[in-house]
Amino acid sequence: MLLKKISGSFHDLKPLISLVFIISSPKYRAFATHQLTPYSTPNPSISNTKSHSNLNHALLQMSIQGLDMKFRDYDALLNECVNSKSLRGGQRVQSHMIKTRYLPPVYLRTRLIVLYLKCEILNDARKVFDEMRERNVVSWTAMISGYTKTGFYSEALSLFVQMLRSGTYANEFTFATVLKSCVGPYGFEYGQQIHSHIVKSPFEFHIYVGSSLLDLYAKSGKPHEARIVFEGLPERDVVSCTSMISGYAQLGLDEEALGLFRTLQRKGMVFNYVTYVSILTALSGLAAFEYGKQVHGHVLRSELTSYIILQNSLIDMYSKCGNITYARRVFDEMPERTAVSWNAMMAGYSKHGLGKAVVELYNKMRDENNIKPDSATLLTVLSGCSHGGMENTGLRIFDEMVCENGIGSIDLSIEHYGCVVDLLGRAGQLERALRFIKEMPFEPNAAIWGSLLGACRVHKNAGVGKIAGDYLLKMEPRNAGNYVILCNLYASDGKWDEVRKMRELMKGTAVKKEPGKSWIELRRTMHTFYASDRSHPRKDEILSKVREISDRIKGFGYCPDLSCVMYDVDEEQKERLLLGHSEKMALAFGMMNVSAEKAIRIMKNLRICVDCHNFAKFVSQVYGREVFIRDKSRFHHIVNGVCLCGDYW
DNA sequence: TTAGGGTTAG
Repeated sequence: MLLKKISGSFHDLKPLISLVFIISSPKYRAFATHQLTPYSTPNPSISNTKSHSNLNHALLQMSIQGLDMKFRDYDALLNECVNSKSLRGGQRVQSHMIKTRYLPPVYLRTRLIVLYLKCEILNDARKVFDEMRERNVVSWTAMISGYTKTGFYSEALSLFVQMLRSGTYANEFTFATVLKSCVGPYGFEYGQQIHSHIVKSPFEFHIYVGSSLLDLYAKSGKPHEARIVFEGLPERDVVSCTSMISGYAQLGLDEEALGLFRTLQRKGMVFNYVTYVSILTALSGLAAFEYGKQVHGHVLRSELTSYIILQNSLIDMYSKCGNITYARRVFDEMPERTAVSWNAMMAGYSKHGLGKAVVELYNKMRDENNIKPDSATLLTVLSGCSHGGMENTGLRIFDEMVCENGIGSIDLSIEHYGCVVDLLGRAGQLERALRFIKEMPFEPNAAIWGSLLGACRVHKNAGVGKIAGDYLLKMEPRNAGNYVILCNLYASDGKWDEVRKMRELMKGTAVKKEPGKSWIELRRTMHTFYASDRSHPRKDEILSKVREISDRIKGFGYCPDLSCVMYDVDEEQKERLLLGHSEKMALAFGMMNVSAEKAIRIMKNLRICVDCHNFAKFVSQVYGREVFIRDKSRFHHIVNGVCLCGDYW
């Protein structure tokens, strides 16, 4: 929806660059504060609206006064309407103006725009704006802000261009606002042009403008540029700092986010709830449970606990750190919840493969009348059923959704259909999944074909797998993961010609796999391992431990799955490469350092490979260890040789 | 009178 709005009419915009001359002129200056002069003597009974706690009473006074309304009277009434978000009040004031043929000055018309925007009536605000014979920077900025806040970015930018053309200079409010409309793939170019305008304006180092700018760069995937803007600010407050932290966190640069947070913490910065939400996102990414608990402690001491969003982030953090019990405790203790709270809790259960708990919570949510499930709820429930091995329940819930008696009010997106493909795939109904894809009201995307291909790999169905793979390779010719899965699938089916073909294709497209990385937190220190890592100070010890474990579990039936190695090397070399997988090193390191009665918790940036999964299952059985592995897709909770994922991920 | 940072899902 938002993308539609963004991409909608950006292309219709004339390049801003042609307007550089307008605002780069030396005439650019700060504007004098608008001085308000009363147009005539006000009516005390209305002008003192503040003293009337009841707006209706003042509006009644207005009717009684008849034609005798003055600027100050209207001003006072509109002020009260804005404060109390009274749309009806604003409409009555406006009709009174029309009835009495009063021609409101720019200031009052702008107040009306602000009121309508506050009441989220964009069209009425625009109508007032369009009828203005003259406008000032405030009216322009208010209207631009209205479009920005509602996600109509192209309209906001279009108005900005019109404003410059009309000869009105942008001020710090305008720049801070309009930059928000440049977030998104199509807007960045405009953002850069606006940045060049800002550089020539007196507002380059304004803290609001700077925060907007750095946020734009961060959200456009340019953390380096964002940091330059951040460092260039003459002063930094909690918002600009939070913007930088959240920019890092949203780009997955969790360590950088944590580093900046800790630096600011040492400097004594007082954070607010948004900062904590942002740092919790980074800690969720890192699965840094100990840090997370520490931050939770700060939150409790800082009296910020009443923020629902912050509580939601805590639920998310604990569940992504593998501690679903703590997550549930936060959830249970919340005095008030939003749909996001429920969704976050269900998502936690889902990632842990606890499908039953997801459905239980979903039913409870539906029973509570005050919160309505939204489209994210349904995605979570469907994916929860899929992860939890509850295919039939998931399919039943989907049917409920699409039939008339269902929830009905929720728009189904392609992601919902993707979840159904997952469910059918997991249930091994691959032909049915293929038919479902062909019949669904969306054009299948790479995620859908990827999901089907993954299911074909698990159920070893090379026929449907080839169909999905062909589509997928056309859509994502440079995604190495797809070639890897197809290779595995063909290899498991003995189709060596196809395997060779895939390898050739991989070479031809020069695809590169993202390097595998696993990490483990020990006493608040992160130990990170890369595939075939030789950088860790205890590398020799760790690698020999991996070998020792491998030898021991082989005696219990472990057999290295050489099909997981994509390199064209001999079998011995393949086994050596498998032993070098980062999660095996992290697991060995965990066994060396985590006491026997405690579970070993490992994180991996990619999906765990079949061989490492199998390796961990044998470790749990032979050594009697409980192992949690969080991979890109979910948690693997492995006890006594069995993983809760049911070997499907 | 107009302004900057935030949570869940795939």
